[in-house]
Amino acid sequence: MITTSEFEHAAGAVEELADLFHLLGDATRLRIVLACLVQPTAVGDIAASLDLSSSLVSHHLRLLRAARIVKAERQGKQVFYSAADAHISSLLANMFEHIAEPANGMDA
Amino acid sequence: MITTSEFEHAAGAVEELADLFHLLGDATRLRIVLACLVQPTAVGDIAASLDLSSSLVSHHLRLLRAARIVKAERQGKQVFYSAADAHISSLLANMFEHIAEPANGMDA
DNA sequence: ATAACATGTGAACAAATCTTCACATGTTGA
DNA sequence: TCAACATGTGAAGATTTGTTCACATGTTAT
Repeated sequence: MITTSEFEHAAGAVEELADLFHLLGDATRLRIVLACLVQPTAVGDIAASLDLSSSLVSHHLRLLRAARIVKAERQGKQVFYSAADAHISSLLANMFEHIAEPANGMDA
Repeated sequence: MITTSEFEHAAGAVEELADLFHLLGDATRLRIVLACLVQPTAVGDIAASLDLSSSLVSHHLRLLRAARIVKAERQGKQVFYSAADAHISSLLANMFEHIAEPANGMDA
């Protein structure tokens, strides 16, 4: 149960929030984000570790970049991607913690 | 930046996690979830307050119910929906808190 | 400059998805 | 039982989206 004021704030940002969730709602793209969160990683390395084409990874990274979920840094021929800021990375880390919990059955 | 062990746990639950995000990634559906989180609310009341058809709300609630994000309780002719359990409601509340923060610019 | 490598991007297609419409199911009170 | 109300659901259509393929752009070293 959330408070009414929390609700009203969230209601104002629904579109923005839904966009964020929508981007994280694809398993392939979520894996890419996870890889970036562990450490800055180059496009080709992400592709190799997830067994995806570089083209596909690049397409997804473009969307993630546009949403400011990840940021890019060129280093020679390669481009390293990482979490765009502490906000997004703590939000995701938080989410993973919650998922990790075995949903212990205390009620509201 | 998340730890490697967190990453490995999350990697195992990617599909599940992506499904959750995917469901919350539609603005209309997210609004419905938000309405349910504030207090148990009947289908028709949700529809009225969000200016949607009852049919559409019902379709979305079916998906949310199947994913155990919300639960249904019949009370006479009406069916009231609310957060399925404390786990999901605290997860969402947590998420909203993070969104509420103005993304203050301290770096990782 | 040219070759080799890494990343970015547009077109195209199949698959998934949101919404509407019409109707079914279930519940209450007369 | 019948009418009135609330919710559930299947089919269908328009739109979005994930992926692949072919190729463009950018970078480094020779």
